[in-house]
Amino acid sequence: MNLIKRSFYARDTVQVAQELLGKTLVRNIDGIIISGIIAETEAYRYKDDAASHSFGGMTERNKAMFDQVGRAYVYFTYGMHYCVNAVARSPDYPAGAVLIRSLFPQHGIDFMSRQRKTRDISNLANGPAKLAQALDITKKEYGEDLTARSSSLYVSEGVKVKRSEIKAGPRVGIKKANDKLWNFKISL
DNA sequence: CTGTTGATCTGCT
DNA sequence: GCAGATCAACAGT
Repeated sequence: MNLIKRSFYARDTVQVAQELLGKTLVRNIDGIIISGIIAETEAYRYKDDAASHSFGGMTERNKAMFDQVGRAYVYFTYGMHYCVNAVARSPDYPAGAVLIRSLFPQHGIDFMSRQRKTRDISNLANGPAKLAQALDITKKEYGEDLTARSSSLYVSEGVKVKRSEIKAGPRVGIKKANDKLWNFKISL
């Protein structure tokens, strides 16, 4: 399985969000491989996007969105949930990230079942906080390099997705900038 | 320092 | 359909 190069992430956040669909998110925990096909993403940008964490400028929490592209931005929310983003933006753009919202489980389904305490495949990683729990992703993975096989979290090639298979819609669970159709998903 | 809100999910009604 | 979990940012005292 080929890794995705850093140049892939050095393009417009919205375009990267679309093209991440069908790619494989891989977690390596002491040699145990847990992976899934990315089935849903959302783009979050900067000053043109009031719903983005980076809208109000850089903070201790969101600084990864301003850092090198191709790295992971993990944040904690609602007191108990982690969510995973891939940092991606055009070279001339200050900040941006793609929220990974759902996975279709591939490898390590036993591990995910243990993490999630369910054997229902369709309920293992069908939400941003569920997927983080299923892959045991926490603040420790903040800033991980998604383009290196030596990382504990990285992205590689997956299945081919046709543009016509991608469905765009409004992003989930936000109250600002609802006019932007930056939620993208595929059905397998 | 205090109160409110949020890119969420679960469990119960 | 709604409460509960209870962290980080931010605006206001």
